Amino acid sequence: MPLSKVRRVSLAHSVSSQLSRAIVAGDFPAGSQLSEPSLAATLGVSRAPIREALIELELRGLVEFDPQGHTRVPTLTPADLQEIHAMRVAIDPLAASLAAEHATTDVFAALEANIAATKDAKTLADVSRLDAEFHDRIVKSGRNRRLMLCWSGLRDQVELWLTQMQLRHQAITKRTRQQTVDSHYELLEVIRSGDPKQAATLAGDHVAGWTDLLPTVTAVPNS
Amino acid sequence: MPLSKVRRVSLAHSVSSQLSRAIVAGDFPAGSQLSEPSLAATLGVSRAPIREALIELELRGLVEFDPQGHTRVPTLTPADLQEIHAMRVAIDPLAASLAAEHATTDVFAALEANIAATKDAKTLADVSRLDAEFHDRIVKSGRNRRLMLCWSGLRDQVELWLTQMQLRHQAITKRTRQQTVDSHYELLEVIRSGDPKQAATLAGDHVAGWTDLLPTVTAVPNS
DNA sequence: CGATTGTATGTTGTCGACAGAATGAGGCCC
DNA sequence: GGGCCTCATTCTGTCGACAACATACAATCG
Repeated sequence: MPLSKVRRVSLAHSVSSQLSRAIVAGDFPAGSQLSEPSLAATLGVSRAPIREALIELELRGLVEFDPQGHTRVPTLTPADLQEIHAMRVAIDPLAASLAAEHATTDVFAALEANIAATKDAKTLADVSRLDAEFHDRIVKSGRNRRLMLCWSGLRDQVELWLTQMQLRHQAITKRTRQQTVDSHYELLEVIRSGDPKQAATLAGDHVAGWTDLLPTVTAVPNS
Repeated sequence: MPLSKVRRVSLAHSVSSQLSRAIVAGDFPAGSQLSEPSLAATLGVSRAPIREALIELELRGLVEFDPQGHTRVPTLTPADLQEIHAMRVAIDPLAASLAAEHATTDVFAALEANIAATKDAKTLADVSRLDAEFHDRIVKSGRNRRLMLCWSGLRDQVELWLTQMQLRHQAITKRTRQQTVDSHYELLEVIRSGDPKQAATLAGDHVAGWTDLLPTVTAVPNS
């Protein structure tokens, strides 16, 4: 049996990933303070790794720092979502065009599997997770580290927003699900065709298409 | 005299800004290790603020972490510059369109002053600094914090790249300078006109126009 | 002489501790 | 009873110290 490389994972990284999952999952109510001593006690580490993780999370937009230095879970406003959406309209076309240039067959297979899974999605949480994974694959296949960094931050913030709006457990309408499946399939095919320009424009239309959906969602916070 | 707000600046923030300036200025050769003890001794602080600053700089792309955890100044390759350029092609149109929507008269004044100063630029360092300030104003006027964060990271990395290519002290040709002045003026006018779409397309053409310039520059590292 | 082992140094990751500031409770004076 | 002052608590920002790990070098053994 070939020995696999032993990689030591720093506590700061563990804390970072664990905290980001917890925040996105809604374990901390929006606006709540995350005090370093309590986090340290909960996670069983000292404050140093906690602080380093919090700095990383702040730059990813999952926490924010008070003027007094207190760490809080940001309460995402409609304005925030508009910012995120505008960024995605700018970035998704780039991701799609890069994918059209660089994607290999295994990427296509993964995307197809993702679309197939999306057809069985029941809740908004399901479809949102699958949608995130779908675009994750596309962005990663583009092999642009700056793009990946930017995208992952936006993705996490969208997930956080979904949680804060309490939309995760909402059942998804057949129409919305079919819409995502269709547009994802279109996107896959244009990426597979290998035409960057066409992929970019289609991706742009795809994201921009959500523009009229978002206000209606924000207008119905919890029903 | 109205008392200005006393702002407590954390050491970590001071270290961060000071280090980023030093790195961008080329005080550390590309690929050199930044050991925390020596930085701490040099700056007269303990390692804790150093570490926190380094984490921030890593996410901004000004340093990178070895597999062994050592902090090093990244050696930007042509591939890195292509990544950055691709991101700017995606992002600058958004910045311009947002500016066209939100910019106020004082922004226009600042941009005009910047263009005027650019006409007197002597070296590539001058024109690059003024260009960065120009786009800084535009991005800031768009009032999108995510965009601002993304842009500032790219900007710093471009500055670092200029330093590493030893292009800062190179005299600028009249033609290049005039080209920058012209395109900046065009951009200012279309933003002032308030048409987001037109501003976006012009900004996109503007950045994309540098595509054929970059290879020629990279082909002539130090002459 | 080459390979291997032991060692010595430098660096990172983590911890516990302390000072300063902010916040809130409780008592005191008017 | 209301406003103000004092005090206790809690948190952040920072520091110094220690262990684990990696690296380079010297010494040892075949």
